[in-house]
Amino acid sequence: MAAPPPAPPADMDELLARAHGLAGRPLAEVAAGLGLATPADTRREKGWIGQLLETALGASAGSAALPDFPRLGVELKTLPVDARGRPRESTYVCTVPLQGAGFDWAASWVRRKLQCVLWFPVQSETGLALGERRLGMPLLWRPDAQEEALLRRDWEELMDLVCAGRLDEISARHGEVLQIRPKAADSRALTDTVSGEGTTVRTLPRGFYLRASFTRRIIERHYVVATAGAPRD
DNA sequence: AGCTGATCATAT
DNA sequence: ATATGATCAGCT
Repeated sequence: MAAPPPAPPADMDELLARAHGLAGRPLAEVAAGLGLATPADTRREKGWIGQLLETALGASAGSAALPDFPRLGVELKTLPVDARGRPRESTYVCTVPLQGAGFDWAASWVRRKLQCVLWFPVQSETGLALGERRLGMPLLWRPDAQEEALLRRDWEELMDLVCAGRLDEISARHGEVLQIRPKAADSRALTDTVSGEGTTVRTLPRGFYLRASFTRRIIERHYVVATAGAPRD
């Protein structure tokens, strides 16, 4: 039966306890517990799983530019995984700032967004009904020195091009772990940016994304530490 | 099969 | 149009 949506967790322990309590459960069960219907698929509701988990964990809803758990400084990210537990998709991080501004990794949105992430793997094999997909074991992650160095290198390389007005030269092929791809309603959406000549021009909005190969490394490396077991291959 | 470019929903 | 949440679908 439907219970009222939980209030925000008071502290990290409470958040992790709730998250661990959801591990292994099918999405339809989680949704039903909150009085929510499960759609047939995510084709027209791509963010449904993420929003379901926000509700289940007591994240502050809405579209405010804040972490999901502002008090705890934790960002929640669902991670669609295949039968082997490997990420099937890249992970959206944030919008690419296209209006000049600072060139400073330490103050960047990417770094802030990724400072502390609660990864929540979700079974995502095609053919497995949405409601029957089960949640995996959540992982609280902070980038280690090596991971941050990789992110920083890509970010600085990409933002160098953006700041030089060379956005049109960037494709999703740039960046070892962090890439820039369109992030818009469709290919006609436009926003302002600054050209190489310094004039304002219209362009497609872009977002930063983590490559699936990078999130795979994250969960494999850090689960090993967390469980003291070997990853399956 | 993996990756890139395009797209879907909702709230402000 | 911006933010939030992402996955779709076609090409290599």
